[in-house]
Amino acid sequence: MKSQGKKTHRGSNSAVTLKSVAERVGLTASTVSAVLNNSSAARSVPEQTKKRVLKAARELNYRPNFLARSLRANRTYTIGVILEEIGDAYGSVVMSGIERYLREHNFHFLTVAHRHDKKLLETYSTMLWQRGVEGFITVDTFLTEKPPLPTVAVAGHRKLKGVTNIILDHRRAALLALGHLFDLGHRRIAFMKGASLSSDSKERWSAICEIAKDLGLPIRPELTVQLEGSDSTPHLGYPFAKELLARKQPFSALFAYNDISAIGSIYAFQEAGLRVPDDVSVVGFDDIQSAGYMNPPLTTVRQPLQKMGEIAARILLDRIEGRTKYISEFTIEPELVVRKSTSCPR
Amino acid sequence: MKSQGKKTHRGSNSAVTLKSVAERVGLTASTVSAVLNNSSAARSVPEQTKKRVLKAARELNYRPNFLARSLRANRTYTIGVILEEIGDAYGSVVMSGIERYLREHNFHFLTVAHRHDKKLLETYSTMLWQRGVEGFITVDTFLTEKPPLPTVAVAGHRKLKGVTNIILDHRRAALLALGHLFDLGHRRIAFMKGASLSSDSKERWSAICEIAKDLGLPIRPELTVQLEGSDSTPHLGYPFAKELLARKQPFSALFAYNDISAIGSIYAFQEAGLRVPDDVSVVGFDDIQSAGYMNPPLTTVRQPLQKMGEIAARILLDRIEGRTKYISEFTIEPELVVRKSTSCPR
DNA sequence: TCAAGACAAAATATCGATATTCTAGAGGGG
DNA sequence: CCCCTCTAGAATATCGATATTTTGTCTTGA
Repeated sequence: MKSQGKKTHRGSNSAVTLKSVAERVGLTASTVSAVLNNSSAARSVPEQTKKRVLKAARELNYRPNFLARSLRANRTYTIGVILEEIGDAYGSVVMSGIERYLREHNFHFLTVAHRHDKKLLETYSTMLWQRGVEGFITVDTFLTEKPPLPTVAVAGHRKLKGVTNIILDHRRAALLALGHLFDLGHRRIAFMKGASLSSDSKERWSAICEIAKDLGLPIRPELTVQLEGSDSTPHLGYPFAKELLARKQPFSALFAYNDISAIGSIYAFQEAGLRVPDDVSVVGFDDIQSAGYMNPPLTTVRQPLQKMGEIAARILLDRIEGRTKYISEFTIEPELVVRKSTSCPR
Repeated sequence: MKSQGKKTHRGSNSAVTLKSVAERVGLTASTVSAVLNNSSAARSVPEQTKKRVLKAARELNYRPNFLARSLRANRTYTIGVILEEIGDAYGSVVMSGIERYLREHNFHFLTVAHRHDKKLLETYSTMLWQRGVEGFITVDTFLTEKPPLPTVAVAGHRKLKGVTNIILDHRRAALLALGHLFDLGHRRIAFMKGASLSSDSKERWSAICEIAKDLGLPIRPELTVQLEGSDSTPHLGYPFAKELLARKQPFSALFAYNDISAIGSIYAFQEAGLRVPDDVSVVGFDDIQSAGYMNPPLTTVRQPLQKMGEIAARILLDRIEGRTKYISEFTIEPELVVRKSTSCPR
C-alpha cells in the first residue's frame, strides 16, 4: 500500500507531483507534463483536456520539482559566487549587483568565501561544481588553474584562458587620482601599495608607476608603504600610515590603496595632529558607501561595484546560454569623486 | 548507439557516473554504490572487490551527482537566506556568519534580496522552496505568514509560530546607551526612530521608552524624528538630523537609530557648525565596521552581527536535523562601545 | 545426496519530470 | 471492405543514485 498524506517533505517541495495531478484528471503524468509545458506532444491534446489539466494544476498548486527537472534537463540555472570575504564593503556590493541581474533572469547563486585559503578555494569550487552550478563568478580571488566551467572574474588579475576578467581601467584610475593631486600642486606624494594577497594589487601599482612617470612625479621608496594582512577593517591602513609618519619624510598627499586604508590613514594622521586636507591630502579608492560621510568626506576613485557585479553576471549568463563568444576582458571606467579630503598643499 | 565522450555537461558535473565506474570494474551500479557508501548491502562484498571499486572511483575521479542524490534522498543540504538588501553593512555581515557556520556543516545557501517589496518576498520564498531548500533564515524581513519550512529570523520582530527569532536584548541595549548618556549628564536627548519598514524599529523604540521612563528621562516629541525611506547609505540620517536642527529645540545628545543614520547625523551637525561631541554627543547602534574610524569614532551599541548569523544557522540546522525542538526566541546581548562621539554636555 | 545457509552480485523499483515511442479507436478514401 | 491517417493518449526510457529484492553459486552439515 502506498503511503498517503503524511509525507514529511523536508527538503523537497510539496507532495503535489505530476502524478497526483494526473490522477486528479484521470490521465497519465506524461500527458500532464506535455500540457503544462506546452510541448510538441501537446499538439494532439484537445483544448478541453488542456483546460482541465491546467485547472487541476492550479487547484492543487502544483510546483514542478526542481531537482527532478534539473536532473533530466541537466541544467540548474544556478551559478557559484566565490568571494574572498562576504561581510566587507567590496564583495557584498558586487554580490548585490550579481543578485540583481540573476534575479531578473531567473538564475540563483550559491556563495562561498575562501578567506584567501588556497586549499579551501579548491575544495569549494569543486563542491559548487558537484552541485551543478553552470558557471562561476569570482571576486578578488586568485585562480590558479582554468576552472571546469565558464568563469568571470571581478578584481582577479591572473589572466587565465577561458576566464573573462572584469577589470577596472587602472591607468585611467591612476590618471584621475594623480592628475587631480598634480593639478592641486602636490609633488611629494606618498603611496600605499596593496597587500600582495589582494589580487588587484600589482596591476594597480604598475599603472600608478606609469602614470607617475608620465606626469613627471617621482615615486620615492621612502614614501611608499606596502599593506599586509587580510584585515578588511580600517585597521588595514592605520599602522602603515603610522609607519609612514614615523619615517619623518615630508609629504603633502597620500594615495591610499583603497577607501578602507584611506580611512585608517586619515585616522592615524588626525591622531598625530595633522589636519586633512590642510596638512595632508588623501585620495582613496573604491568609493565605498560610507566614504562620502567620513570627516572629511573622502575624495576617491569610484569603482562602480554594483555595476561590475551586474556586468559579470550578464557576461556569464550570455556565455552559458551560448549567446556570445568568450571574451577575455571587459574594462570598466572609473570615476573621480572629489570631496573634501584633498586640497592644495600648504 | 550511445553517445560516447563528447558530452557537453553544462550544469551537471563530470561525465563520470556510477555506471561508468561500474563498467570499469565489470560490476553493476548498485554494487558500486553499496561499496562507496559502505551501506548494509556492502557487507557481503569481499574486501578485494571493495578495493577494486574504490580504486576505480578514485582513478576516474568520480563525484556523485548532487541532483540525483538529492532527488532520491529528498534532501538538499541547502537553506535559503532572505535579506532586505545584500550590499549593506548589516545584512552582509550576518550573511558572513551564516556562511561560516554552514560551511563547517556542509550546507550551502541560496540568497535573495527582496528590497522591502512584499510581492517579491513571496515570490522569492516560493522559488527557494521549489528549489528544495530545507529551511530559511530571514534578515530584517517582515514575514506575514508562517513559512512552509523551519525558519529563523534575524532582526525580524513579527512573532510567528514556527519561526525562531534571534533578537537583541533591546532593553539592555537601551539601558546601555541611555545609561551612558545619563551618567555623562545628558538630560535633553534627541531620538531617531527607525523607519516603519525596518523590522527592528518598534521593539527598539518601546524598549527605549521604557528605559527612559525608568531613568526619569523625558522623551520629547519635539526632539524625536522618525526615519523614512529604505536608503541604506548615511543619507538615511542626514535630512532628519537637519530637520531636528531646524526645529531649534536645544538638545545635548542624539541617540540615533543605527550607525548609518548616526554618521549622517554627525555630518549634518558638523555642517551646521556644531562639534561632536563637544556640542552634541551621538550614540549609534550596530557597530558597523567603519564606526570606529569615523571622525570622531562612534560610540555605539554593538550588535554582534556575525555571531547572530552563526547562531541563526546553528539553530536552523539543529532543527532541520531534528536535534533540538523549536524555540521561539533566542536573545543576544548587546555591548556598549564607548568611543569619542560622546562626552559630558557643555 | 540433498537441503539449508552463506556469499556475491545482479535486477528491480524509486525519486519526479520529460522526451520519445507506441497503440487503440475513429474516420475517410479508394 | 480494407488500408491509411489522424486523434488522444498511454507506455516506456531516461537523467544518476540508492534501497530492496532476487538470483545464482558454493559450502557444509545431516
